Amino acid sequence: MKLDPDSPKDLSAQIAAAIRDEIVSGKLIVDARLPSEAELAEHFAVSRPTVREALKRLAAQSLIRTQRGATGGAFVNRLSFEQAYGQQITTSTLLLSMNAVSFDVACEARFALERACAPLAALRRRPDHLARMRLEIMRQSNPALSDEDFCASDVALHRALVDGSGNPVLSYHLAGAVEAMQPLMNMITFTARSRGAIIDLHSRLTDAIEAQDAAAADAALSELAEYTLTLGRDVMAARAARAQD
Amino acid sequence: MKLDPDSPKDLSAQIAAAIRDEIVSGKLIVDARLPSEAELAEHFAVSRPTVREALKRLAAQSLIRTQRGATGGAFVNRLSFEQAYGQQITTSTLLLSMNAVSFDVACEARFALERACAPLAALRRRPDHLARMRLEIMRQSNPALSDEDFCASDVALHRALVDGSGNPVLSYHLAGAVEAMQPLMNMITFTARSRGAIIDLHSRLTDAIEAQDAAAADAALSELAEYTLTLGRDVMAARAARAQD
DNA sequence: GGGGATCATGCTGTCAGACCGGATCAGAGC
DNA sequence: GCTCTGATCCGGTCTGACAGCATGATCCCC
Repeated sequence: MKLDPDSPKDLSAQIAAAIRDEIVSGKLIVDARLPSEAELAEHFAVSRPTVREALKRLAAQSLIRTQRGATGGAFVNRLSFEQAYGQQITTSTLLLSMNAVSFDVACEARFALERACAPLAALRRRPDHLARMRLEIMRQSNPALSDEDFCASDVALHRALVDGSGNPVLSYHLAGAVEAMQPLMNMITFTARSRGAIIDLHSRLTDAIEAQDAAAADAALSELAEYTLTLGRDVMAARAARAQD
Repeated sequence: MKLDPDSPKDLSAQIAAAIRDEIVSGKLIVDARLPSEAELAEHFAVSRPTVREALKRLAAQSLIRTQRGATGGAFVNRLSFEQAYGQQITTSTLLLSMNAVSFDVACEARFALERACAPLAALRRRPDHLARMRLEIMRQSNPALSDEDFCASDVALHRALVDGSGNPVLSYHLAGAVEAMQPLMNMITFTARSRGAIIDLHSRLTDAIEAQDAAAADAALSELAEYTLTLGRDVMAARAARAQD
């Protein structure tokens, strides 16, 4: 736990990195209490506000939590799947929106990942996963649904599929990929006809998962990917045409 | 940009959330300059240290960067793929190590994801991807290589495969999954025999990718997944036996 | 002696004010 | 017209302080 005074980085960044290393390397175990801010300040030979800034950095990544009171302090946080989801989703969303990722590329990535877990979902899906999927299909059939809500329901259906794989690690990685796509998907306006086609494919997909037919599920996802790509390209083309006017 | 004085959360957390929302929603565009710390402090009616803690939280997520000097300040950062990689890898690694994720589950997730991008890699691989894969295979053939280095080379080979898909979004998601597995993989001791088997499968995989034969690549990955699982189970069994003594 | 109310303690959360050093730019001097 | 210098802005850091909260020991009353 030393820091380099000649480093170009902030002191608080260096301190944060030092503590993060301790956590990642396992020297600081889950629920362990870090020294108090005053002790850390003395140890690193900096002032307390500097230590605090470092701790806030770690708190932003959910690596630690703080508690007030006599037995309070900073504790190494057990990173829950939910927290990890949340962080991954914001990171992925920003990455997509800030780097001019094309609809095609994002779409391809999303469906490639989903197809990876379809066979597992077909194998292990439980009744509640099927129920969630059917519920979303029902929701999507409501013509009064706004485009945003239709999209959200689409994401929910796909998350149910992903969760059906029964592998939390897989769910975690795919949740980020699927949710991060939502802003891009929101650019699409769903006509009644395209909604019908999507719902059809969703139904086929759900049926295949229920029947534990991995090949059929893959086929449905494949078609859905193709169709979504077409929709996206239409939107882009229309936009380009408008821009030319 | 308002904050709730009755919220149980820290002021700095609230301020950070408020600014983050502005960024995610697109109100603050990339490279836009935030108000100076003093102005933010006045706007939110808090002190400057509190504002600073909030900014450090955002900096920890690479959402902003700061610059000193007259025209300095906090700027909305363009989140690069590299930064996103880095964050995702630490998050994924901690998630796996802190939640007692079994080797089987992590392994299954990893290979499921990799198989998702194998067909794309077979389609689009460039000579440099193949060269990277061959280089790692050569490295792995050196018997003097430590288990850690063998693992690292394994990861490098798989990253080359993933990059071969030519889809940066896919690369981003899979990089996290593959790299996060490394600590778990490091628990395995690779005997000369198991190394030989793995190198064989790596060669078959690379050959299949070079020949643009997606089915063969999938088969090789499938076998590799199976074999890795076996290795992991042997390690666990040996460990359990030792623990019983 | 036991139980409950109360206070001391130690910690984080927040604040005010201040100095330092880096970066920029306008204006003085050549 | 160019260079150099100082003013100025702004983030990085420090000092010192107070408030709020949770714990735990203490004390008082029954």
